Formats: sequence, structure tokens, C-alpha cells
Amino acid sequence: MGVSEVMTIRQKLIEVQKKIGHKVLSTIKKDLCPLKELLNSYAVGFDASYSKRYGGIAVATLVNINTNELISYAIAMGEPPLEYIPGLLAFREAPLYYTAYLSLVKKIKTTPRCFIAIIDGHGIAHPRNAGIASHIGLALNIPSIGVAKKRLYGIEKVRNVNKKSKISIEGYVYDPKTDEPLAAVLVPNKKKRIYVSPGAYITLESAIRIIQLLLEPDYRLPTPTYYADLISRRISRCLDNGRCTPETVGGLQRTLEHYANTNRA
DNA sequence: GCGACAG
DNA sequence: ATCTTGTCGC
Repeated sequence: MGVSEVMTIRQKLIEVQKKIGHKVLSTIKKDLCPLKELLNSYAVGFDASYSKRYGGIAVATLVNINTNELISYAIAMGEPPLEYIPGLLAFREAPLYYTAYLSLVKKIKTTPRCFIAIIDGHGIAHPRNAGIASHIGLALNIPSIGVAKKRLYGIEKVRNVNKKSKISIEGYVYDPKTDEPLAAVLVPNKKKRIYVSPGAYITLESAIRIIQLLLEPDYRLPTPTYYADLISRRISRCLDNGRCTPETVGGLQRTLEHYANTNRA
């Protein structure tokens, strides 16, 4: 594209994603961290809610993969730099996630060799293989997995494989251009389905294994994003009804950690 | 030109 | 994501 060509913001961001997607695909052929080690590590979950008064409320949770227990969490809030545009979600939400992650790492004492990031949204199951989970994985330099509630891109094929395992795999989503599998369609409970795709630094197979472990009976979302969703919504609601302020939300920490753990089956 | 379209 | 009442099911 020549230097004199006019590009809209949208077109520039799409070009950025093409480069990200290309790099991401080279990182998901093998696991950066051995699966055996990941299974005994911690997951960092990300989700966001939106407050009418304060903008985006992003939450990063730290969960023990073996026990599904919420260990800690950190929040970040601020006006999103971009409106929501299908395919460009990362440019809207990733900045706040990044800030929340830095805050979380700063407050926890132990630093496991291998973290795994779980993001509410897609990884490589994206038009340019650059979903928000891929953006996060590259930015944080840790393996990441995208868990979405709705399909964005790709052809869904029902296969009904792995009926044996507790959380069954209903099928896969394939890339119409390469015919490669991009995501697995899991069925956490009778009616709800979720789309699991690698973000970066992890294979689809390992991503599926991890998510199956993080899904508790009858819960649609894996615990890391489930807790993040719960906490971010409580905080944005608290801010909007005036019962707390940005300065006092930190005081909710102990209460919400306990709330999340006890509110679980 | 006509749909599809993460959160 | 958010706006919102009643309602089906355990």
C-alpha cells in the first residue's frame, strides 16, 4: 500500500492484526510450558464490565488450577480507547487487561514459572488469527487461551467426539481458508456451549485440557473468567449506584474473594 | 449487493 | 457489553 494511500484507523488496526496473527500461528505448534507443569500452576482470568460513570472495569483473577480457588485479583478502570467493533475487541479491552495484570503481579508474592492466561473472547478463531487472547498472550509473553460464548469466525462442524470425558467436545471450528482447526466447541452443561481456541504459546489440544479442568459442574465459564465476570460486574454496579468510589473499591477485596469462593458449588 | 459480526 | 420482568427448573 503506497505512502499516499489514505487509511482509516480501522484499516490500520487490521494491518496490525495481520502481523500479530502471523506471529501467533508460529507459537501454537508446541507448548511454551510443558502441559504437566501448567496443570500444576496458576491461571490468570480476564473479563470486563462497563460502568456508566467510570468506563471500563477490568479484572485479572489468579486461580489455582488444581483447586479452582480464587487466590487474588486486581482491577483496572478507565475509558476504553475505542468503541466495540467486531474483530477489533482487543484494541478496546486489552489495554485495561494489561494494566490489571501488572497490578496483580505486583501484589502477589509467588511468581510461578508458568502462568496461563484465560480471556473472555477468542484466540486464533478470528478472521486474522488475532483475537484478544492472542494479543494478550503476546503482550504478556505467557501462554493464553480464549474462551468465547459465541462464534466470530470459521466453519463449525459437529463431530460429537470424546463423549467419554466429562466435558464433551461437540465439534470444532475450522478455518475456511486453510481447513485447519481453530477452536473446539465444548458443552459445559446441557444448553450452553463455549468456543475454546489457543491465544498464543499453547496448542489447541493442551488448551482444551486446561479449560476442561477449569470448568466446574453446571458452570458455563471456566473459573478464572467466571470470577472475573462476577467481580467486575459487582464493582461496576457498586460504582453506578454510588455505594462505592474508585478510591474505596480496593476495600472490597477481602469480601469479594471470600464471596467468590463461597458462592461456588 | 447481501449477511455476519467475540465483548 | 448494557438495557430489563417475568418465568422455568432444581
